[in-house]
Amino acid sequence: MSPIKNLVSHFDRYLSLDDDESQALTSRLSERKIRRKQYILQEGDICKYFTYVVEGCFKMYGVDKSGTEHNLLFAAEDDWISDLDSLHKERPSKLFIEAIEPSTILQISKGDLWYLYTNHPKFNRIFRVIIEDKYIELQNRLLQTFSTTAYERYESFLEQYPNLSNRLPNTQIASYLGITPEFLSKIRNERSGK
Amino acid sequence: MSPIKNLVSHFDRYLSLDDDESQALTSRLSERKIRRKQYILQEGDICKYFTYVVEGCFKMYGVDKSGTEHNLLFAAEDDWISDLDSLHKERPSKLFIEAIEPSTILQISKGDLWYLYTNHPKFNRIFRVIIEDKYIELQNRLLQTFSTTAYERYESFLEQYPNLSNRLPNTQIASYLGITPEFLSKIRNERSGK
DNA sequence: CGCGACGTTGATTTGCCTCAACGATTGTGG
DNA sequence: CCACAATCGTTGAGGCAAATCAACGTCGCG
Repeated sequence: MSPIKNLVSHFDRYLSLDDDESQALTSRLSERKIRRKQYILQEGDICKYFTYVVEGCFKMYGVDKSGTEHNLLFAAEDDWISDLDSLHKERPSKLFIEAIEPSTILQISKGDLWYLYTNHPKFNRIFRVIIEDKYIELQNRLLQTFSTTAYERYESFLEQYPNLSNRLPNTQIASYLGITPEFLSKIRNERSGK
Repeated sequence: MSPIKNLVSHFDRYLSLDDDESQALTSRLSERKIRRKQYILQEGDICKYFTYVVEGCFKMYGVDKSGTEHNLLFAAEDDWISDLDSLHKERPSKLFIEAIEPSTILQISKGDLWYLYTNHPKFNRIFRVIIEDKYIELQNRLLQTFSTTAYERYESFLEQYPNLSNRLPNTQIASYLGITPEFLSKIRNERSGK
């Protein structure tokens, strides 16, 4: 099956596309294969694409002044990833997006996305809902960061993303939870004693 | 000037509304005056409105199991506030929204908002952009929380929201930064020595 | 006036970090 | 396909940022 089919059926779950819309979308997508450890965005670059992950897995992270990476999110199959800040405001990104696994993606450029928003209004509605869902997720995560211990956040991560937790190295999970790998190891040790 | 004018000109900054759209919107808004310390959403309730703040200031927060409040965000004049999670999925909210100052708001119900989304597609585009901006803000805040000290976050809050920092009590700012009021007081003391 | 929210300070504790060391696993270039 | 390097996971000693708890003075408000 063509990867593009994945995306059209992804959209159909929100709002079904007619032939015209479907055509407008697919003609503007470009497919790419990405190797492990390859970047699709680096700090300082201006983000040019909204990316849909067909297969594989990515992380988006920032690097602090002491050189430590902080994972903002992961995106695996059937998910979206982009630095919206850089994409919208056309300014240098503060983030990296890097493949954790060999991956296949579909990308749409900012210009083409704007074309869709203007000429096929339905895409506004679909992306509005997609972003709203991501906003909710992020807000819950921030609340959790403020109100629970690292131990609890780890348990909750395992529950919420079983399918990420068993394919990611613990160092990456630690970074996502906002703790060091060493401390996650201690949490895991404590947990296994139960 | 009628408060509704504020909102129409708020929208005009994104995308200008024609008479029909403007009429569809204004006929669905209800204006309310809210007293200080009054709630417009309480934990356990289902959030029914998207709220635009005309005048005044609100906080949205969650309460952890030890009873401590954690501020997720503030909304002052010309800003939006709602628990999207509860509003969309129609499930009991985990959050409170409370007025910090006597306020005037405009509210639109979920049903009316859906009506606008369906019958006046332009609103999808406007709200998509509004939510995208809020998503970006939240993501930057999460990254900051992971990568900087409380001292730095406080400085950055003062810079970014001068107009909130001089009208909010420090206890509320501390909660927003994810620290205790006592520790914020120590930061302020250290800062004034410079 | 009196009460509750606020801001501050100090003593003590704690959750998590830093640094260092080590074995196990993985991946990759020759 | 093997050998070596890099990444990964773990453990331990020591340190630090921020929390906790308690006390106290101030202020605004009903």
